[in-house]
Amino acid sequence: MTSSAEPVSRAERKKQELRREIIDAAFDCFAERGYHATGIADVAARLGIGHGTFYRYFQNKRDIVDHVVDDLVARITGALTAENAPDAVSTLSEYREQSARIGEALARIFGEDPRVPRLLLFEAPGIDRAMAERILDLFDLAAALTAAYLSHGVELGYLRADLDVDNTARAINGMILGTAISSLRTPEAQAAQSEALRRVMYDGIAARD
Amino acid sequence: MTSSAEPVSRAERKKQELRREIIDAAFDCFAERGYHATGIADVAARLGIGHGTFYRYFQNKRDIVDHVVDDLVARITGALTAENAPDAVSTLSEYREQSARIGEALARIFGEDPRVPRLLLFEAPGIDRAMAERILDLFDLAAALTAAYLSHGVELGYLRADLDVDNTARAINGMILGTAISSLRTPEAQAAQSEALRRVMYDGIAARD
Amino acid sequence: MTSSAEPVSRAERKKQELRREIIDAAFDCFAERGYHATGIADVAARLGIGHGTFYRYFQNKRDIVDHVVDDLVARITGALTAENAPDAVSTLSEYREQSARIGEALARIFGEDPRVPRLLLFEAPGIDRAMAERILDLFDLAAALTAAYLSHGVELGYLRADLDVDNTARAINGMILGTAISSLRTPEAQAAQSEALRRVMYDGIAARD
Amino acid sequence: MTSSAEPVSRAERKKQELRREIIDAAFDCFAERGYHATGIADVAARLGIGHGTFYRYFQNKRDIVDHVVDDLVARITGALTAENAPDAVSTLSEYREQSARIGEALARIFGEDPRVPRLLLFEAPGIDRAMAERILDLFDLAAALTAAYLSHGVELGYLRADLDVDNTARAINGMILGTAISSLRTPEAQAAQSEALRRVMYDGIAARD
DNA sequence: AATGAATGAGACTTCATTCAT
DNA sequence: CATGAATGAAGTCTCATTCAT
Repeated sequence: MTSSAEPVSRAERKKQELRREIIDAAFDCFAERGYHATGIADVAARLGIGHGTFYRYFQNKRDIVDHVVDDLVARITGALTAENAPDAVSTLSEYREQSARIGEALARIFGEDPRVPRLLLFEAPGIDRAMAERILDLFDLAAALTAAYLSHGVELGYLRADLDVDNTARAINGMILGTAISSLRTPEAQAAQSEALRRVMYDGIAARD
Repeated sequence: MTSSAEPVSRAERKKQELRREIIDAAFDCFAERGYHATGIADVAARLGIGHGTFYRYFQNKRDIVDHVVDDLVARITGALTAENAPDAVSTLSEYREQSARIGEALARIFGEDPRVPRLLLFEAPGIDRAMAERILDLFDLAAALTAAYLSHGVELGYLRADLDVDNTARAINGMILGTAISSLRTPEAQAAQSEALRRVMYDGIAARD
Repeated sequence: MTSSAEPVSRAERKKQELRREIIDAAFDCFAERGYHATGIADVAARLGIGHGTFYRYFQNKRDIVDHVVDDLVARITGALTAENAPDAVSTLSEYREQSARIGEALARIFGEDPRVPRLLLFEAPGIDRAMAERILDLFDLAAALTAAYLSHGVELGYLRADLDVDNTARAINGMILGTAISSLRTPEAQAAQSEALRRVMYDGIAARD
Repeated sequence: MTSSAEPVSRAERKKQELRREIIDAAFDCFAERGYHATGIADVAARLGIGHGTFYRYFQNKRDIVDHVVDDLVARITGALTAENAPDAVSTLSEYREQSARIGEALARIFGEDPRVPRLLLFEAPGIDRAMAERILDLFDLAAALTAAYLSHGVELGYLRADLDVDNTARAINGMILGTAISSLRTPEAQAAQSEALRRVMYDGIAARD
C-alpha cells in the first residue's frame, strides 16, 4: 500500500502541521506581547517562515486569534469532560472527590501554563466586541455545565434542596475564575486556593455551633 | 475678596474641569469602542475640542487610560469604604448585613454602569503588561481587604476558626467577580446572584443533616 | 479690516492651495507613469510632503483620480463653452468658423499638453469599471453637445435636412477623438488633421461632378 | 503512420491547445475585471489548472496580455483583409459597397463581443507605456490601411482629387473608433451609426444647393 | 492656551513569481 | 510536465504625536 493511496497525503499532513505550528506561534506571541502589539511578521518570524505564508493558512490577523481561542477552549473542555460526568457520582463525598479532580485538571491547565488564562481572560476580551462576546459565551457555557452538576446533587439530596442552581453555579465558577487569576501571580498557591475554594463551596465560612 | 486671590484661580479651576471632562470622555470612548479602536481624535471630538489640546492635559494615549482606571478605582473604593469597616461588626448577623450592604454598593456601581466592569475587566488587562499588573494589583488589594474582614470574623468567633483567610478571601472575591461579569449580560439577575453568592459564602452548598 | 475678518482665512486659502497642488502632482504622476504604477508616496514626494498629508486631503488613491479627471473635464468644457454657443451662428460659413474655433480650442488643450488626452483616453478607462463609465458619460455628453450644434444647423437649413443628428454627432466626435489620439504621436500634424476633419465633415470625400 | 511520426506530435498539439485556452481565459478575465484586477490565479482557476502551469506557457503576466492583443488584432485584420483589397473596386458605388462590407465586418467583431473594443481601447492602453505604443501602432497601421483605400479612390477619380489622404484616413478611422466606443453602451445603434458614418464620410453634413 | 496641519513609523495585506515535489 | 506552497517586495492607509500659528 503506497502512501499516496492513504486518504491524507503527506503534503496534506504537512500542511496541517504548519497550520498547527502557526496557531501555536500565534498563541505564544499573543500571550507574550499581547494581541495588538503582535504583528503577523512576529508570528512568521518565530517560525522562520515568510509572512506571506501566514496568509495561506489564515484569512487575516483577526482570524487566527479565533483559532487560538478555539484551541484553548478545546484543551479545557477536553480536560474537563474527559472522565467526569455530572451523573457519575451519587454521594457528597464522591462529589467532593469529583470536584477535586476537576479542580486539579483546571489547575493543571491554568497553573502549568499561565499564558492560557492570561490570553483567555486578559487578552481576548479586549480584542473585539465579538471576541468579548465569545468569552462571555464561554462563561455561560461553564455556568450551564456547573449548574448541571449542582442539579444532579440537589436531585440526589446531597446538596441543599433550596439551591438556586444557576446563580450558585455562577458564584462557584467565579471562585474558579478568581483562582485562575490569582495563579497568574502566585501559581504556587494553587493547591491551597483550591482547597479553600472547596471548603467555602461546601460548607461556607460561617462558624457552626 | 476676588477670585483671583484665591489659591485656586478661576483659570486653574477651569483647567481641572476640562481635565476631568477629558477623562470622562476617554472612559466613554474606551468602554464603547475599546482602547485600541479609540483614537485621541475621537476623545477630543466627543468634547468638541481640538485633539492637540488633549496633549496639553495628558502625556499620551497610554497616560490617560491610567487616569481613567484611577478614577474607576476611586469610585469603587469610595463606595466600599464609605460606611463599612472590618471592625464595625461583631456578630454573624451583623456581618451578613454588612456584606449585603457592600454587595449592594458593588451592584450599584457595576450594575448601573456596565461600562465600569467592562473597562476594568475586559479592556484594561489587554492594553499592556503594566496595565495588567495594575489590575492584578487591584485584585490583590481587594483580597487583602476581604481578608481583613474575614480575620476580624475569625477573631470574634463568628467565622470558622480554621479559615484560610487569604485564600478564602480570593475565593469570595472571585464570586463577586463572577457576579460582575454575569451582570454584563444579565444585569437583572444581580439581586438573585448576590443572594446566591452570600448563601454559598456563609453556608456552602452541602445539605445539612 | 483685518484679514481674519475675511470670509476665507489665510489658512483656508493655503489648504485649498495644497489641495490643488496635490491634484496637479497626481495628474503629473498618473500621466507620466500610469495610475497603477504611481504610489501615493510618489505623489507626496513630488511635492515634498509626507505621504500621510495626502490622506488629509483625499480619501484614498482612488479618490484623487476622480478629482484629477474632474479637473481636466472642467478645463475642457471651460474652453469649449467659453465663447461658443450652438445658436451663435446662422450660416454655414459662420458655422465653419465656429467649428474651426472649437477645433483650435481643443487642439490647444490636447496638443499643448498631450498628457490630457493620454490620461483621459489611455489611463482613466482602465482604472475601474466606474471610471470607464465616467469616460463613457463624457462621450455621451460630448455627443449631446455636438448634436445640439447639428440640430441648430438643420433647423436653419445650412446642414442637410435629413441629417441623423445623434449618430452624426458621434461620428464627428469620433473624428475629433481620432485627432486627439493622433496628436499623441504627431502633435505637429494637428492643423492639417483639423483641416482634413472639417473637410470630411462638411463635404465628404466623394468627388463632385 | 503513427501520430508520433508526424511533425507535430499529439503532445505538441495538446500544448498548443492549452496555450490557446490560456490566452482565451486571460482575455475573458482581463475584459471582465480589468488587467490589474486580474490575478494569474484567476486565469488559472478559470481553466481549472494550477497557476504554476501558467508560467510554463507564458513568461509572466505582462507577457500574456501581448498575446491576447495579438489575438484580437489577428481577428480584426483577418476579418478586414478577408475579401477586401483597396484595388478591388473601381467606382464610387463599388467603393461604397466595399466600405459597407468592411463596416459590417467591424460591426460584427466589435458589436458581437464588446469585450474586444473594451480590452483594446479601455484596458490595454493603461497597462504600460509599451502597450500604449502598441495600440498607437495599431492606429497608425489602420490609418495606413485606410489611406491606401483613399489613395486608390483618388487615383481612379471617384474621390476628391485634393484629398489629404493621410489625415483624412485618420479622421475616418476616428469615426469608426467613435462607433466602436458608442457600441459599448448602445450596441443596438450600430447600424444607424454606420450609416451616419458613411453619409458623413462621402457627402459631409453641409446642405447642397 | 488652543488648535489642527503635518508627519512618518509601522501594520496589514496582496500577488507575481519561483521551485521543490 | 503540472502543481501549489512559499516568498517578500511593495503598496495602501492609520493614527499618535509634534509644533507653528
